[in-house]
Amino acid sequence: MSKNTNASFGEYIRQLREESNLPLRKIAAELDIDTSTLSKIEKNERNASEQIIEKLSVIFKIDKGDLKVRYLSDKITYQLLEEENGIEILKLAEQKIKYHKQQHQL
Amino acid sequence: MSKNTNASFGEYIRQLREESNLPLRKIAAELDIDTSTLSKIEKNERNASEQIIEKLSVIFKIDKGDLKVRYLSDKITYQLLEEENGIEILKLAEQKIKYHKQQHQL
DNA sequence: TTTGCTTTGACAAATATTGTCCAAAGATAA
DNA sequence: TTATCTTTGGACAATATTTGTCAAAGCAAA
Repeated sequence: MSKNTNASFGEYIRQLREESNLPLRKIAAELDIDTSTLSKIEKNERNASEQIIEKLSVIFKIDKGDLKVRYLSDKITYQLLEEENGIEILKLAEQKIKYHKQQHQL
Repeated sequence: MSKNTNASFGEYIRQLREESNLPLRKIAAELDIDTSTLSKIEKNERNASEQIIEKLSVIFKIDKGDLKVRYLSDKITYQLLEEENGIEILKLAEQKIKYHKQQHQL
């Protein structure tokens, strides 16, 4: 993931789009959504569906997994931004996920 | 396995309740919710509101912050359990939160 | 059996999200 | 300046999700 990882998902998409010199209108058409919806996605005011993320990865020729990582980490970040113990929460979540994965392997 | 951090939020509450030998009915009354709602909370089928968490921490004399950490880490865990890159997502979220906090301090 | 505890499903009411349109605001070029 | 293209924000109904509640059913002990 070479670009600024601290950029939000929306900022990142906007960056990609502007580097391609394409208006919202064009990308929105490819995504088959309203221009205003894409505008809101770029401003992190709307969710991006799995399908949208998939299409964006094709349009901008980037790895879909990476894009999803960006998107979901963003969502979690926003969920925890107001929390006292955000980091602690993430650490524990990590522990739990590892535990679940391990259990699943047996 | 009494303070097992891998126990889910619901399992943990149930454990506390059973250690106190109190029926759902009693705790639910204190929480001012339906018995069936509490049952579902203990089975992780319903969300626990901020208010419920607060009251639970009082009833069971445990730290509210800790309880919230358990609850929220659980929610995040469930969100990511089906994801390929759960751990990566959490790492990036952590980075972002730290970044935001730092920015906030300036 | 009765009694008390717990679980489940159903349901409407309340909330939140989605998809869409349109008008206004901004930006750019002539 | 005007004309044109792009972007934004508000409004709205349609959907989806969550909440609060109830009643019935399951379960175990006496």
